[in-house]
Amino acid sequence: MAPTDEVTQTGAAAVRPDRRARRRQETIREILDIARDVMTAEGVNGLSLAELARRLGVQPPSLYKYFPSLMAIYDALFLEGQRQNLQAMRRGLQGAESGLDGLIAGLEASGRWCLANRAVAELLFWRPVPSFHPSPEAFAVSMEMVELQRGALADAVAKGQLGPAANEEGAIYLVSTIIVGVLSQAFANEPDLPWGEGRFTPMFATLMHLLPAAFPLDG
Amino acid sequence: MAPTDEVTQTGAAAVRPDRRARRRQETIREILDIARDVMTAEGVNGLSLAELARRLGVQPPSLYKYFPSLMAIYDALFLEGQRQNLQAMRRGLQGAESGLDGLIAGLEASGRWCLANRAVAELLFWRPVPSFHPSPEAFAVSMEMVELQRGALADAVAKGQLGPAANEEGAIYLVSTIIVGVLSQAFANEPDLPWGEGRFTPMFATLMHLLPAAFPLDG
DNA sequence: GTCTATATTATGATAGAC
DNA sequence: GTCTATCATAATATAGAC
Repeated sequence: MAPTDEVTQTGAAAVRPDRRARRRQETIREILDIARDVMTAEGVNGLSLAELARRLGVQPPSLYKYFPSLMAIYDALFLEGQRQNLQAMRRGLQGAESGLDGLIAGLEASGRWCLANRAVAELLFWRPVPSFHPSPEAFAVSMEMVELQRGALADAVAKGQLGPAANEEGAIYLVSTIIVGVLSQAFANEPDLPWGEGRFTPMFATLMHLLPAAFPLDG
Repeated sequence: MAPTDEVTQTGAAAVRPDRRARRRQETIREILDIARDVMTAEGVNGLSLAELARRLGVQPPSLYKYFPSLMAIYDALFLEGQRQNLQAMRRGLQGAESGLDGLIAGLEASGRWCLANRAVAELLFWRPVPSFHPSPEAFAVSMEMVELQRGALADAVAKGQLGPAANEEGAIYLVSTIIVGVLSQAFANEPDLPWGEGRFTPMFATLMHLLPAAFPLDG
């Protein structure tokens, strides 16, 4: 019996080596989803292993089989969030003409993602957990985000929509300040409204359409 | 002896009714200052009675003689911060011409105050403590802030600097989105730089000088 | 991979002596 | 108005049985 069981188990592991791994990935997915819920409800700082375990229906120590610490969960959420946000921006860019319209569409898609993933977006751009520092890998993703914006601005200059000053570094800071302002106000004052409704998200288009005045063609 | 002591105490209280009260006010002042330090160092959420008592050099229960709860301390910081910020805005307005320049000067003074009082500013405009809800009195102060901005915008319209659309409600949302965006970026990315340095606070003037394009005279 | 038990530390708050 | 003692609760994390 004992040998048979052993063989059965080993055999199963050999035949379906991914079965356990898949279960594991599902659990990790569930943990991250619940973490997002907790952060949305109790604030980004309000995430705790205890509450996570409670909602998952396990005891807190079990979580250590999936993540080595609470900070590691923040880390996973940060990296995943950054990638999702980058992809949202990319898709927004692709679904529009190049140039200024593309930039606006890309950033709006990113903004929609942020609004739909408030807690993670706060983690990404507002640094609400002082003891959490994103891993170096996360830096590479944010560089890509910057490159997308730089490219869209360059397109707009090439198309004659913006003046050459939009190719300088400050233009990216200007654009990021606009989107962060809109999102900050939406988060703080009307966090449950979707993009396009309320007093603040419509300001995004208004502000972006001022860019030609900020970077005049003869400048 | 006992009667004498009683009389002495009562007498002292009658002759200098303010002496104890003044000591008390000094301690309250000290508590609020330390609370700001803690919040700046550990995040707005990181404020705790234990750390507060540690730094003040007393035991935690002693704090209850001055504030009935931790939330009451947040409340006091919120109200005081709002008043200080309002006064900064008022002084900035008074030190400049009326109209657009006044609005810019007022908001810049408010921005300087926010940067110099980062933790309290976060408490005011970013709501980082989900279980804290500002008292109704605080609402009146923020209404005054809005009125100052509305007045400055109306001046700018009267002076022919901005078109009539700047008298509408959306103009105030636009202006507040600009300042919040600049401050969000400064807080998250370069919290220790003073106003005017770094990549983001200079964006404030840039964005504000786009207002005439947002509210054209013929609009 | 789950659990119980535990260590350690911290929290906000109250009772009551002095 | 200060303290000690205490309550009730919560947190992260580890050891080790199963």
